[in-house]
Amino acid sequence: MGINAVFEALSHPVRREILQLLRGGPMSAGALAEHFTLSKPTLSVHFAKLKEAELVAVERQGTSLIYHLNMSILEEALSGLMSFREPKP
Amino acid sequence: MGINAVFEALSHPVRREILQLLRGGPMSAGALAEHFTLSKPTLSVHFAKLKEAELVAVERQGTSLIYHLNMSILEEALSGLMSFREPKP
DNA sequence: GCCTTATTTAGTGTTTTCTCTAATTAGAGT
DNA sequence: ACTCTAATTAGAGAAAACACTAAATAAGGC
Repeated sequence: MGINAVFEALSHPVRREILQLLRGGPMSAGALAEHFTLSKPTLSVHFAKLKEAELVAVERQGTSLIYHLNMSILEEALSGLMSFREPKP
Repeated sequence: MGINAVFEALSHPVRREILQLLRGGPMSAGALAEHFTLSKPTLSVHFAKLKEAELVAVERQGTSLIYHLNMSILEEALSGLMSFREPKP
C-alpha cells in the first residue's frame, strides 16, 4: 500500500516540483498553485495524491490549508532505493 | 527527458521488482519472466520502459537477451531524491 | 445570517497505461 | 533453406490518470 503510493506520487513532474517548492518551507495550497499554469482544482488533485502517499501533511490555518513535507516517508523511499546498491542478503 | 523517464519507470511495482531481481546479477528476459504470472509480451514492454529510462542495459547472448542493472542512473535518481534532505541553496 | 476568500469535490472528456493474443524478428543448429 | 527457441513488435480493449469547468464545503468578517 504505502510504497506503491509513494512511487506513484513521485512519478509526475508536477508533484515532484511541488515537493521541491516545499523544501523552502510550508506553503498554502494557493501559494503553491501560483507556481503553475494549471487550474487550482487540478493542483488540488495532485496535493491529494501526495497526501495519500504521506509525502506531505496538511494543517489548517484559518481559511488556508498549509502543506509541508513529510521527511520520514521520503527517507523511507530513499532507503528503499538505497537497498539496490547493496548485494542481496 | 531522462529524469522523467526514470521516475515514470520506477512507478510500477512490477518494474521495481524486476530491478530487485537484477540485483542478484544479470538475467535473461525469459528467466525474469518466470518470476511473474504476466505474459512474456507484457514483461517485454516493462523491460522496454526500464531500458528507455536507462535503468537497465541489454546485451545479446546467442538467442537470449541478457538484462543487467545500470547503477549510474540509479545513483543519479538517488542523489536527486537526496537533495530533498538538504535545505534549499 | 450573509458574503467573501480559500480550497476541495463532482462530473466530464481526452490521453495514457497496462494487459492480452497474434504475428514478426533474430540467432543457432540440422 | 527449415525449424526450433527466445524475445519483441503490432493491434486491440479495459482501466486509470490528467486536465478542465461548475458546484460544494469550511472558516472568518461584517
